[in-house]
Amino acid sequence: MAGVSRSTASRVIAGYGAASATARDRVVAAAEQLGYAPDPAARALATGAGVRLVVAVAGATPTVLNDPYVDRVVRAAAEVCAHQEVGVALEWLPMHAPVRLRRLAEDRGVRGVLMVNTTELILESVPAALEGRAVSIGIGSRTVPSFDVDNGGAARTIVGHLHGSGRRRIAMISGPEWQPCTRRLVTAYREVMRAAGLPVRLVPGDFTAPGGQAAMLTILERWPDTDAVFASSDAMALGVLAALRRRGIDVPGDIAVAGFDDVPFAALSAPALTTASHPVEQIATAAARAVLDRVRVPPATAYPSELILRESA
Amino acid sequence: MAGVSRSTASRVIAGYGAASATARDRVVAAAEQLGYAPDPAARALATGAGVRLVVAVAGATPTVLNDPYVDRVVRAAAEVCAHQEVGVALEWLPMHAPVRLRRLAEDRGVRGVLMVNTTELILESVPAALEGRAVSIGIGSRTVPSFDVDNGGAARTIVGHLHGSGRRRIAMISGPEWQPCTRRLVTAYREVMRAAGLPVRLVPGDFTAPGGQAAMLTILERWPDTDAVFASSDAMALGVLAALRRRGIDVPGDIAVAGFDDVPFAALSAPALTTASHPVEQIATAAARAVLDRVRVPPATAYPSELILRESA
DNA sequence: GTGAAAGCGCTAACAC
DNA sequence: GTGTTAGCGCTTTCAC
Repeated sequence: MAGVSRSTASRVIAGYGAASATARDRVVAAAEQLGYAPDPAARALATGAGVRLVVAVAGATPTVLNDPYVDRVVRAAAEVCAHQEVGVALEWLPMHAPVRLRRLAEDRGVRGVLMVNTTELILESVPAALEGRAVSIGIGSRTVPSFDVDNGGAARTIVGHLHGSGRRRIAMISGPEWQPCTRRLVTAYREVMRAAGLPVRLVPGDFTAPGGQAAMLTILERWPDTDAVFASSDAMALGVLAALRRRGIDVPGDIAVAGFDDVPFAALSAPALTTASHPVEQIATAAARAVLDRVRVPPATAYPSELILRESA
Repeated sequence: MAGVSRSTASRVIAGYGAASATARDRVVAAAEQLGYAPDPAARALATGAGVRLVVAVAGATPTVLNDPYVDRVVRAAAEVCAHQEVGVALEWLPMHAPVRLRRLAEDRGVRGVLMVNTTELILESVPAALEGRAVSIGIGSRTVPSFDVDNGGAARTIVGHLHGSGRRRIAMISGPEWQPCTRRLVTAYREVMRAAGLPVRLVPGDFTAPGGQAAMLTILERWPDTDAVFASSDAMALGVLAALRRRGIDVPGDIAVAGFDDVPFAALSAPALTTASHPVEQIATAAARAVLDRVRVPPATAYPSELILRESA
């Protein structure tokens, strides 16, 4: 219709390769009029580019997919992908499964991989074929760029705030030990406590509200004089709030409580939760864009976390 | 490698068409050994099947995508799609945009469409080319099967419970009027109130917590003697709880509060929220499967909603 | 700068 | 039941 060959049309539509201004104009006009849009499958087949972005969530069991945090990542990725005629798939990545990663690398349908909550062990087994097509929300490696919130800084800010507002017996509820982000939060907490000459009171949690509730009970039993709790996720912090309410302990009067994530409900709890922001959507969007656009990205991008002061601390 | 032709291999791998037991075995064995997996793009190109399932969320503005409910739908769909080498894309569907739907219908990359929160108007403009490939989470039409929770029944149960526990001045906070699901809830509420000979106290809401808060203030002002509130979403109910707390009004002592959805945080509020379950994941999974498997589904599948009794009502 | 021709990996008629 | 053949719609060398 534009009176040019397929090749010329293809070059114009794809946006690179030589084409005279006149040819370009005619092709664009014809495409416009025809409502033409390239078939992503055909394009993927010809270029070998892949049509799916897979979000791979690491964890011990498939239940890790069942998390509002994952929902938000997938949603953000799906939104980015929609503009590029790419779809998102969600998969569980067992803690040590090089096979799984190899399969992803060899699957010609896979455009790229967005890893979530990954570990050093998993990162080591990322096949070379995935290089430049894999990014991580969390820690990264030489071959896998990282997009992450500045966990350590955020934890320092929170614990510092607790300390600064007069609390001295500050306990922390951590996440699962195997998670690198947990380790960073714990390290930051330890540093601040040591610098202030205060004792460390650490209890493991599992990022769930019931887990937070249980952890709070443990803290109360072990260190009854605790006057502040830093839970490393809002879900756990809300569990903590529930436990304290049940015990008739006043927050923040008797015990201050701080969370981490700033989930929507954090503003609605009673008392409203003091926490640190976690720009999940922003991070996921940037990560998804990085793999789709195949642009060079720095090995690590840290997103600032902001202290959200509300009533609980 | 299996010593058969491409076609035979293709038939075996695809799972239909004739093939002798021996040929089948040899192909399967060879595929196993080679770690062979069909290229979805090539397959999509050859069959014209499409590689993307698009989740199209109807609403006045693109901000409708910004909703935990949507997150859950996308997550569930992405999980189903992962097994079928299909990806999920997320798009906003303007209230009246036949063009948008036509584009989706013509896009050969689109395997099917999963509509969310759709309206009669939108359903009418679903192109014939999408028939059998489009399903709706919410209301349906002759051509688009519906997968939905039994809203009306749920509302009747909730308002019935309020009434049954002695409440007589029951107000309701609805959702946006254009939403069909809102209309069904309102109708059910009206029916129960009329049957009980009670006055209707209806205030519009927007499904957000701040909206619920504002609506509660309106109710308090207009009908100060209200003794129960049914909010048509948990987010609004949580806003209601916050407003009442601020006013020093006891829940459920002075006013009973019920929500709708049973979001994870509903169990964690103070007081814990009485609400109705909404099996979003189950619904989304079934809807996604229906379009991927291209099986005949009944025009409407209603999922039961269960009354979740907690402290607030 | 442009076009002809050769695939990308798979499926689907159709003849055997 | 099986193989041959012809594409699906696009990109991409490589001559011109």
